[in-house]
Amino acid sequence: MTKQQQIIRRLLEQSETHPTAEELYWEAKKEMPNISMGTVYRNLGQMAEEGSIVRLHFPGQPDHYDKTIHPHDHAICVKCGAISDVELSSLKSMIEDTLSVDILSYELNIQCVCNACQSKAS
Amino acid sequence: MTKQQQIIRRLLEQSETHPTAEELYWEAKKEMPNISMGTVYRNLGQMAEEGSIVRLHFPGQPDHYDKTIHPHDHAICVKCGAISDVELSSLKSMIEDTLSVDILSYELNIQCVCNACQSKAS
DNA sequence: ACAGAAATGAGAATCATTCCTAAAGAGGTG
DNA sequence: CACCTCTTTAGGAATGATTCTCATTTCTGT
Repeated sequence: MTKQQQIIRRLLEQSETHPTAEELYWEAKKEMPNISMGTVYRNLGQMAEEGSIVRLHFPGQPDHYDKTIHPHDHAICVKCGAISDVELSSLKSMIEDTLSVDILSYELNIQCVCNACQSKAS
Repeated sequence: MTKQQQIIRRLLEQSETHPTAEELYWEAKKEMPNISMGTVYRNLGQMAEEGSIVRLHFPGQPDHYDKTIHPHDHAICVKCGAISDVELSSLKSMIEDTLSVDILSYELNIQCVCNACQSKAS
């Protein structure tokens, strides 16, 4: 495991949000000024592939990465862009009960107005 | 409504799959050889925005378009790429019951091995 | 210390999608 | 029909996230 990998992994682990590759890149750059975007993308890609992190896809914006690999879903606020974790515990079994196919994975993304923005807007 | 719009709309309506913009473009080109990609994208984008069609997002591939606007979800086969409609009728209310926020929309995409590919693989 | 394997940095390449602009088209009015 | 205005189009350039390439650097095992 290289120094770059350690930094990327630690930064994601420490993050309370669901950062993009670019956000992690700028953070990493503070510790290792000549780290490259390619390295950040490559490592995040590998970690996602091996399952030690999760890659999140939201329409019209760059992918985000999630340190939490325990199955859960996400809601994104259309006003502030904040992404929050959502627990829909029975969803997986509900899908499996409904469909008669092998489910490999699924991604549920909810567009909402978060509580903070909801209060402000009033 | 222009001729281009009519063609795009009709082709999507006739389609049994969930075509991409490019697939619709090549189909449209058979009827109107100098229609442009920009026109296809622009019209699909407008229709999706006004809600008369639905835009589907799958990781790592171009967006697909769905003529069916009735709320439903999608499963994509990781072997053949086929996209099928899935009815999970109680999902919306389940999400709304669980979260205490205004849900504007959501997208659930399931990765699976479809029945056809499952049979073949045995 | 040294050979071979793996990872990096820098930047080029890719590819879906959007944007730009001059030209063409549609609609309304007299 | 002729004129004007607003909208849409075709074609191509621009964008932006991501991946790829490859020469160089770093790691690993002996």
